[in-house]
Amino acid sequence: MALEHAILVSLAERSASGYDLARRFDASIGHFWKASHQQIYKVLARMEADGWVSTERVSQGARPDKKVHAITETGHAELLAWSARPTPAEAVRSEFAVRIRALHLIDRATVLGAVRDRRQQHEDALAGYEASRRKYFADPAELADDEIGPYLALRGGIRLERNGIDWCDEIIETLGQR
Amino acid sequence: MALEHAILVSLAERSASGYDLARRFDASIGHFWKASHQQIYKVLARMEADGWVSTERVSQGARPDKKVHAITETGHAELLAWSARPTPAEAVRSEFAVRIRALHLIDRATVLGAVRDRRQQHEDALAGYEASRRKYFADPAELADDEIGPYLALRGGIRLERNGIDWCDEIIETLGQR
DNA sequence: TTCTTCATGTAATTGGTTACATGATTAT
DNA sequence: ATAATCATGTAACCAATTACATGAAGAA
Repeated sequence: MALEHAILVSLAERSASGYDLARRFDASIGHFWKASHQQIYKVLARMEADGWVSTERVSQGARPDKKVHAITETGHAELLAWSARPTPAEAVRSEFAVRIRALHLIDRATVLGAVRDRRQQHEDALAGYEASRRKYFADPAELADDEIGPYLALRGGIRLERNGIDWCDEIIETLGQR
Repeated sequence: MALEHAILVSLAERSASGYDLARRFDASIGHFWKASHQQIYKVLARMEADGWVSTERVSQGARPDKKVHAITETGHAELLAWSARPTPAEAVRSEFAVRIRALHLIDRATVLGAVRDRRQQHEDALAGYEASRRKYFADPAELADDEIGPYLALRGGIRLERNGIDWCDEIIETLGQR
């Protein structure tokens, strides 16, 4: 009950094929919501059946046809209804945190390796976010109305990665002292 | 392929019934991994079949019998094997972030309400973590070997909630300026 | 008398992953 | 030659949620 809405948000910004959406979910939107192409196609079919999106088949000569999906009136209404519902608590599932909690049960060096790996992943993700920020939001004081959301979401991503790096550093430092 | 391991970690600390585990997953471990009792009973049955845990039925007079589960040698071996496998990237699914990204599509006041709610949730969770820290880790310089993991995990929780609060504040402030 | 705690589950459904499938075009 | 990109899906399976079920003890 939420991939639907992430897709609606993405289609409200710009109509797209399932393939396009899958790429978006690998990039921008995907920072907050991951989805595979198989899943997207399945959900898209249901959304079409529910009348949330309309579908237009576009032939492109050589390349395979694509189905371009656009959000409908009904889809917009659903977006509003969704936004008015209370945000459910998020399912927390951090295998990394479970490993940290299990520190004394497993090999110290192995854990340290995992922490360093994860620190690097955060570092990479952060670099990507920072690049987006420089590219799309050079001057945060001058944001158009429809840019505030994406900007604040990006800020959330940046904060999350920095926070992850800091935690990794604390773990490495604490373990280094013993 | 991971609730199993969270359960193993919990049972390695202390043997427990499914009911006990469900309560732990509502408290300590549950900060990093949520699980319902139905799910726990199901997984526990599979773990018993795989020989990861042993089960002893304990009658308690008036109260219903309970099945106390303990980690086995095989279970410990599996924990070690699991810890040596690379940590898979975590599935990110933040409905809150999707809502923030969709800011311009939905009602401003509604979003602000959701942000304030969420800030309060973070505040409450933080208060709980801080209480645990004071209660169990009064002096972080004097940690026993088997306390470092739980302590560092708790620190991760504290950082996460603080970070969430800061992000909410940034959102509220940015929206207040327009 | 109603609610909460203790204690265990089954059944149905939804959501998501993994594996498999096809086929042309363009870049290395 | 080989791999990647474009474009769409089906099928099987696993994980997780929701709803339903039972029953006694003790607290409000």
